[in-house]
Amino acid sequence: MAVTIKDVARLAQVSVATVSRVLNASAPVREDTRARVLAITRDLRFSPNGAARTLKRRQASALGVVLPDLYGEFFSELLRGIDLEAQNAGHALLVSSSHHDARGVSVAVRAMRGRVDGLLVMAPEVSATSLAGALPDGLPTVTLNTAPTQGACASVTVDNVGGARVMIHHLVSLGHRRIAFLCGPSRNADATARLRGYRAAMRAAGLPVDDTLVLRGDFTEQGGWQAARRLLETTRRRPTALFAANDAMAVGALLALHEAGMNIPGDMSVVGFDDIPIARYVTPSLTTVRVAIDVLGARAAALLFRVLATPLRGGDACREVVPAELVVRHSCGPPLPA
Amino acid sequence: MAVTIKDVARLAQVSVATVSRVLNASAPVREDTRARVLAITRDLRFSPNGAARTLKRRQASALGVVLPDLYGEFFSELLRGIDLEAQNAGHALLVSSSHHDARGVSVAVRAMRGRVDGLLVMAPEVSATSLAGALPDGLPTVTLNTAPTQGACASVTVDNVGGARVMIHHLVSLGHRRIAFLCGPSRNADATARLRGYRAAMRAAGLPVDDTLVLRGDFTEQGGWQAARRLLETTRRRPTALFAANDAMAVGALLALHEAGMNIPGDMSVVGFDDIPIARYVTPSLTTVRVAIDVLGARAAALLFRVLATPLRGGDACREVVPAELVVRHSCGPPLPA
DNA sequence: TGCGCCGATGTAAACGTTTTCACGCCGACC
DNA sequence: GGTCGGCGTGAAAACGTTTACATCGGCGCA
Repeated sequence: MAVTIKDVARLAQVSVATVSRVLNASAPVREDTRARVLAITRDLRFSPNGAARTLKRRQASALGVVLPDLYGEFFSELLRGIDLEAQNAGHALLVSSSHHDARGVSVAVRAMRGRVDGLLVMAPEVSATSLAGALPDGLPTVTLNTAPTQGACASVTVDNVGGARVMIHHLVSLGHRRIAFLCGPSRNADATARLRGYRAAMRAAGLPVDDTLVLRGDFTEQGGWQAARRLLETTRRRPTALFAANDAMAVGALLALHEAGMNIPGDMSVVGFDDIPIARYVTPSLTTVRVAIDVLGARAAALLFRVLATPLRGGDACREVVPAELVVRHSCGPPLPA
Repeated sequence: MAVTIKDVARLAQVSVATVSRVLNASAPVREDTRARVLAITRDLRFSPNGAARTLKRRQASALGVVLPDLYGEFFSELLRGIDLEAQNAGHALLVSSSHHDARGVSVAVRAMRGRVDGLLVMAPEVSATSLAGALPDGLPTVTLNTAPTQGACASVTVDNVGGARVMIHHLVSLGHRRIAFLCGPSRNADATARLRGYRAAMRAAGLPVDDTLVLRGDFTEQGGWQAARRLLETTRRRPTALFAANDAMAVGALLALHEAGMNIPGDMSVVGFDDIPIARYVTPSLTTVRVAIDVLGARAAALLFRVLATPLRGGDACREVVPAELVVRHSCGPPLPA
């Protein structure tokens, strides 16, 4: 059916070995035979079968990417960063999404065995131990934004704690004392790290961490909206600032507060985390913590290539952190004088 | 190194054939041997080598996705739609991006040969003929949003012409007569189709198509900003409405007009095309034409699977169109009385 | 009792490459 | 003038599966 290296060899009147040598430049070939082979290759529009090549070479020139989801700007940015690095190294990307639990990750990963050289796994909602169980033995893996895994496993994470800290600093420097925090899903590693950062920074600033100011959320705009409503209804002494664990929730909160007739930032400051593109366009534009998601992806891929080149010895879990920086826009200002 | 089916066979004291039969349920196996094989498989954490499997089975259980880029929400939505269908069918996705010209597409496609069962190609900036030259012979392919290809090649496109028409209808029904159009890149198939739709709808409404009202653009926010500036500077009789060929440009134009002190939609209506998420958040929120991008991806994948199941006979180029619908928000209103 | 069939298994040949090994040829070197 | 080494080439053995074919025991049926 499809044209193989044998067809080329037959027509060029050489052996398959010679064709292979020509195509891979893996050994010297006489110029005229080389030309003949190339001509036939073009005529037949031959291109080598990837599976066979992978099988023999024991190298797939592809990276596996396992994601929990593909929804929203976050993943497209992440993929773009990964793709950039991969393409540089001449590797393709085998992506698989919608794997929220360890089982799902496990299935995806098994399906990739033998077709990729390494794995990039993002599973913020899977615990480190069950993730370790789902990952294959032989395949170099870099995890993204997951809780620290024991064992020799490289990983890249966002500096969530640092990002939360710098945001709290900013709010405190503006004069805020009562700062509410809107959490993400409790099993999400990013969400918990941001909450940790909030708590630590508040304490460092000498401010009490009032648990009634820590609101439940789920990383969705809808959830942010609801949380803001609850905040307005139930709290007696209102906070002067609301720090949402991600931008989507901050946007939802902005909407809810706006609907309730509040003036942002006059009546309350609202800030987020991530710096998704929408953050620039809402009114008022959202002060937030910028995470260069494409850089996160690129760094992870680069790290994976490094591990691929020189496998890391047992024990030394290689860990990289990408920085998060404050982006000041118009959704926060000094609190009203009491 | 890695554990193979032979290791499993040896430890389970059966032949590799039996192991294969157990794992694929391809032939009856006695219950006790079956259990033994499964136990060893689990113990060794064996999973079959994808490359070898693909090679022998002549089916990769993967789809190739070739994209011009990965930038922005558009591609993440598209991928999500594709992934949904693919996952349903138990297929993985091999993606490759940043292929703007025919050569790039050709390289990407050759690299996929033998590792995918079919191809989803999006290359709006590549002409139909050179695309046809870049595509392989044997591999079933569905093109997305590309100019009609001759030859038996399935494709899915957005109803750009219809979308432009309904938008013009809407503007005309509000009372607009002088409607400017902000073009996309001239080699982009979507962009030219939208321009065609604009022209046709204007004519159908009995309005003159004034070429000074057709502005050059490039699908970027920056480009939309510049075009709006030019519009303000050079045109004598201003249009009462500006129809941008995509939302990114509409947002840029909105910004420029706002900076120039204009009131939208009071002084001029601005509308876009695509309905990217940001469209809801700009002020005023953007009236636009909604394209269900995830549906586009899903339909393309579904079509590819259909072709895979029953290859289409020569000649009958299978073509699908996904609808585009008007979304009315706040960026357009009736024109000021002259 | 013998024939044929079916169920359970093993053997070995594919699948399309890459790569090792061997071979013949030529020029160079002692 | 013979050995040596390198260059160009072909034959064949992998790579890890799946699967066609063969084998063998047991069962139903004439």
